[in-house]
Amino acid sequence: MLDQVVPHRPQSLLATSSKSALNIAQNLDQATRARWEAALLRSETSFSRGTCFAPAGDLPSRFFVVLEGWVQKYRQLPDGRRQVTGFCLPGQACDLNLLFQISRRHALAALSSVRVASLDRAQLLDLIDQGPDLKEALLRADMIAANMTSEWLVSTGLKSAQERVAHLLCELFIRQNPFLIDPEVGLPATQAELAEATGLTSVHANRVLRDLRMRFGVSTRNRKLQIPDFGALAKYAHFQRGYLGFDDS
Amino acid sequence: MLDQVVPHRPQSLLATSSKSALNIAQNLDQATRARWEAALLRSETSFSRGTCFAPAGDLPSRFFVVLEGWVQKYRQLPDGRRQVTGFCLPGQACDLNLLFQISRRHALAALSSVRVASLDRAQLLDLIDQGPDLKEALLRADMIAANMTSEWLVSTGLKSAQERVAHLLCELFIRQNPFLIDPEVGLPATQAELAEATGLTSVHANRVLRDLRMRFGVSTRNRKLQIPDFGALAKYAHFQRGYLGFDDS
DNA sequence: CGACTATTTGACGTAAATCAACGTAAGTGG
DNA sequence: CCACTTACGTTGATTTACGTCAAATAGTCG
Repeated sequence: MLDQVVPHRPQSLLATSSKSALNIAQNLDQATRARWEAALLRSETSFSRGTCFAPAGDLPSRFFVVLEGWVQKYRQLPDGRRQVTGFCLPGQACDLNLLFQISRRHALAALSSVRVASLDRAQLLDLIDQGPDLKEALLRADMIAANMTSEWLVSTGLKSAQERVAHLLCELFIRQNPFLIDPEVGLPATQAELAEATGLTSVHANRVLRDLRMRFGVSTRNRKLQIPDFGALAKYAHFQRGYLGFDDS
Repeated sequence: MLDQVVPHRPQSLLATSSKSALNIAQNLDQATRARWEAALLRSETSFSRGTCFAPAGDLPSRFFVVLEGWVQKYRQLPDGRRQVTGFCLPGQACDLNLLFQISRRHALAALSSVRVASLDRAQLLDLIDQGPDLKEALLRADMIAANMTSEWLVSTGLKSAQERVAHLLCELFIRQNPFLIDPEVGLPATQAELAEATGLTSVHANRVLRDLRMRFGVSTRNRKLQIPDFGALAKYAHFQRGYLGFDDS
């Protein structure tokens, strides 16, 4: 009954379906998954677009899991400059800092209307104590998330603006559509937010998107993302899905 | 007897000494630490500066710990562009990908002459099975390393070249000298390597270093780094040590 | 409808890349 | 010891990518 919070095709329907290590529930056995989902549903909250529901800086007090909508992790400097360091999609835990009691330097904000579940440390530890599987799944997911950050660093550090934006679009496309079945996927982020995620200004991001539209037919209208020739764009952006934690390749 | 491989002042000598979560051995009790260090010494290897001893791409076959010297994690695109994604200093594990059997997208290379220890998966699992402490220490250290990557992403994404290089120098300074006791620390990386770590060309990194030398008295001569007024540089670079995993602040 | 918020375009300035030398220290072999 | 090599650092001239400032257009939601 929690399946709706993870709006992917149910695994059973697709012979070729693969699970992603990012999605916690997909990596649990029946019993553990039931406990996990029950705990999440008990602590559900909603936030409207733009709301920052977890500030940066101090030791985090809650652990968040996205149920519906997108969350962005970002860092803001005193002078106002912002850098988005990751997007969290449904099924994903935002970070594991609470578990290790490590201070969280990024803030969490709702990128669209979101439903999130949040646990305090005692609840999280209690769940984890009921068997090793959940902890393993959380750790794996967090390692994948770290891989993604590293991938963004590589993108931002050595690729052109075009390649960077293309890479981000490829990532967001594949995360929602690992088998390229859907012609389009959701894209709640605005151009300004895509810019903050790629280290560009919104003006330049706009021009880059126009460029990618002309060269690859990429469309980002109406909160939807279309990539007609995914292979071409992926090649151009040096995108390889290996880091996203799917159980295939 | 392994103390020499981690060339810091012994903890006992300094009332104010703090341990870093990055340094695995510092976070183990006596018995676990002894097993850990014994296992490392059994598998010691040396590499000369520039040697790439772990390629990127496939599932890693070995787990590496730095005993002496510096290691760089980097990614290289087919066209030759390189991005350094992290420096590993003595006492640090390079990555935990082998434990989770996640493919490693970065390569490991010796930045100076290095001694590293390497374990295969069986050896690593065997060590971990002897008690929960080691695994906990490894995971913590890996989370801190992930924080550092995220910090680099923020630096690279939204800071000026000057701030970025300054931030990196602050980080490297503090990691070797958490209490600002030593006037200078080691800096085996060349300007070209600092450039690759900050997303600049070596030419521009050179100019930026000259600029920082004039403005803050920073010196990077002879593989040594001096930062006379650390506070000023840290403020300029928006550097805050909180993400480095020291048990204080 | 009006008040937003998001996207798009233009003109211009600046930071950083690129290309091309040249300097300098450290090592190597005769 | 000197000639030679190699790696690293430094500088200048030029080009390009990207940021900044400003304004117009297009959606979106009450």
